[in-house]
Amino acid sequence: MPPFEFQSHDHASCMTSAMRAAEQHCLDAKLQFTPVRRAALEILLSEHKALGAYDILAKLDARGLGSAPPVAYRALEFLVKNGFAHKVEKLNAYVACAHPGETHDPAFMICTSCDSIVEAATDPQAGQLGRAAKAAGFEINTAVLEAEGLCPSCKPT
Amino acid sequence: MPPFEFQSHDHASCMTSAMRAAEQHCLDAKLQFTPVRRAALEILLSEHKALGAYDILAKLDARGLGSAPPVAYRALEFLVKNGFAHKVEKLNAYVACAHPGETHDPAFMICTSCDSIVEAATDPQAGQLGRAAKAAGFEINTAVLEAEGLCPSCKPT
DNA sequence: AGATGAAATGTTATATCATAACAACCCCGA
DNA sequence: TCGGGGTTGTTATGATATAACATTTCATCT
Repeated sequence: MPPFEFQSHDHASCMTSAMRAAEQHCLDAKLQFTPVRRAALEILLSEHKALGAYDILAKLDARGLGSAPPVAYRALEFLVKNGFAHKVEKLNAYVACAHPGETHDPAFMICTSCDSIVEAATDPQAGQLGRAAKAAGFEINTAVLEAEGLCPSCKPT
Repeated sequence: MPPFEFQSHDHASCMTSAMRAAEQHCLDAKLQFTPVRRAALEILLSEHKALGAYDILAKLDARGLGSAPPVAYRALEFLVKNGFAHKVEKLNAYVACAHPGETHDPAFMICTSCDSIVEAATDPQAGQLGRAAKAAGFEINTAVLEAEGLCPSCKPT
């Protein structure tokens, strides 16, 4: 079972456990989990939706942690590079990773009605893209899988 | 067999046939295939790679067809909406459709070495995203499938 | 042919997303 | 203490995209 689904869940505990996991990973890998980076991850975890870099920057600024774009972009770069967050290409926005620890290409389902977003577990090498790539002799390094539509709550019954 | 693959092909004929197909489709659907739109599609078809909106704008400008961003964006909007081109989200760029006629969600393989790009045929409802969506009760409207990696020509042997 | 309304275009301005470049700082190990 | 890598602060700018409104074109109806 993924850390969260479209259904409601214990937000506070999902957030603190993700923070702990990130902290541990940084210790293990000797990465600097600095205040800006920590705050950026907290901000992303606070929402189950994608936030633009400038949204995050505004929230960082509200905490007194920097007001110029590179501050936010650098923190996001760190989070994405280390698997704590992903960029949602379709939205030019960022979201906390739902399966931290493992590095992976994410697959997203984005609700166009309520902006909620969930990350599904998939293996890009295995799906249709993987098959097409194999057929074409193409070697996949990274994959983007993003679906837009209606989540169960917003879907007309 | 798709209209083109990573392998070489008859560029001129692939281009003229795509233009003819677009022309026919516009006639059938009573769409206005205006000079700007026609030129934008020609420009996209001239390359097997994704072009940024401003690249296209520059080429339109060179033909005396407009120099302000909305000119390019409106032409691209038309082409995308009617299935003659796609936006590659990962690149914020646009590419001619390889399977015009059918409306579909595209799947791309993008070579990070030579910038070539091919569009594979897939059914988003069927793949891993489709399965995840079904499991989650999510209704997919559109899907983005994009892989970056190395094409056969650029792949080390 | 002339009227008319929708669609397309031209143009200016501005919003939004992202990075280059360089100086300053901080921590840690030699 | 010195030096060096990594992080941060800051300014400036580049790249992508759209809002808003005036004007023109064009299909269609009369």
